[in-house]
Amino acid sequence: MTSDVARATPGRTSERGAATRVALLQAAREVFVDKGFAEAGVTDLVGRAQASVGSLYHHFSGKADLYLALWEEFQTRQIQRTKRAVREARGSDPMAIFVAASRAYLDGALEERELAALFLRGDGPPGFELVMRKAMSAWAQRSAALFEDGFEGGDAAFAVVVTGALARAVSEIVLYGSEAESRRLAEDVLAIIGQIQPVASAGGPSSG
Amino acid sequence: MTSDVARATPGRTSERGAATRVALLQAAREVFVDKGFAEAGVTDLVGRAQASVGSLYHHFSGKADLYLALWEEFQTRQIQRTKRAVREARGSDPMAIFVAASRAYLDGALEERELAALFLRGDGPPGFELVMRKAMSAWAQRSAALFEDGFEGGDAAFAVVVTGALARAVSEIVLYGSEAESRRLAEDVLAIIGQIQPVASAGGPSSG
DNA sequence: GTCTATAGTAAGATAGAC
DNA sequence: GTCTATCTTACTATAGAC
Repeated sequence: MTSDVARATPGRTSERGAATRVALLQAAREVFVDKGFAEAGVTDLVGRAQASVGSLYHHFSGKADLYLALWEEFQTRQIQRTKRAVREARGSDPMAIFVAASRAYLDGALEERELAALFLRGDGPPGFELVMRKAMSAWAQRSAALFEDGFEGGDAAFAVVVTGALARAVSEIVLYGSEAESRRLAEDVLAIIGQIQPVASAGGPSSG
Repeated sequence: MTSDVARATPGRTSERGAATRVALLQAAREVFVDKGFAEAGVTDLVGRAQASVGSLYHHFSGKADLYLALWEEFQTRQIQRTKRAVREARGSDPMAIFVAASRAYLDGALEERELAALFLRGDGPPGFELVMRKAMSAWAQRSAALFEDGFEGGDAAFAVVVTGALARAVSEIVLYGSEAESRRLAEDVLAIIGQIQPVASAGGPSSG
């Protein structure tokens, strides 16, 4: 890719631009993980990336945008992981599939523990909580769909309970404790979740 | 209290000071609920309270302090509500007590829906997420204590699951849907939570 | 205790040269 | 695309009259 190294003229390729962009993202990952969003200054970010303020604003709309880009890349990886787990669990009963997907999500968060902790710690740009909340709702939607055969209409309360439990487990696992403790806690939580059953709802499915 | 109205001299009573403080808190409640923390300016706050910047800084250390005061008052009310529920459920089995306390918490959040939504929406002062997280941990601790007779040592995973489910239910109930929908969802969630059981843990109590 | 007015400060965002 | 220097905004804090 960069075999013709000697070439000093940027020419018409935007290779250098892409490199700057990547450097900014990598630097943002390190600086944000280290200092959090509010504490990290634009100058810290570009300093670490060996770039300039102008470059940052050329590639991103600002500090918040950089943070968001980091989040979106993480989300993409997590979705890939869970989709793969669902694919591999195909044929099992819905709850087993859900637990497999949850385990994949927990494992991914543990693999990228520091980054996940950044997002879960709470100090993101204004409105970021809402972004995360929507991502979680989307996940809940997809999960609930798994159970549609099991109990007609999909139980909203059931989705709230299992996704709430999972979300809290992710936080607990990423933010506190050693890796070994975290893995055990994850397995215990999954075992409990796997046994949760919807109950006859006060409201039930709309058609009765 | 203010029967001798004509008196224009503030004198040595700090009655007026207290009134200003209350006015600032009430104004903060309204403005923050309306615009969120980041959007609300100090000038908005004192404008609504018909007070001045100087007064705000006399009574509080700043905008964040005002927000924190609002949160602490809310927390106090919620704790009162749940303690009362626990008292009234005395003698029932642990899970019934926990469900009663959870219902009281949900009811309280619903009663003060807009304020609760402010805190759950996510745009608080820097570090506020951590404050809330700690409050939730404290709640989880106290809840877990309820079950200590049931299964020795208290199951960490069990606490994570039930408090996670409850926290998500509060968010869902406060942030979305009509009041009627919310109440039904709350009851459904409580019914599910009430049936959750700890399972034989991979790690179990420390002594084996 | 309360008020208006004003500085101080920090940090994100922009402009325009190269 | 990248850079440096500058602008703008918003909160914090203080001074001094009432």
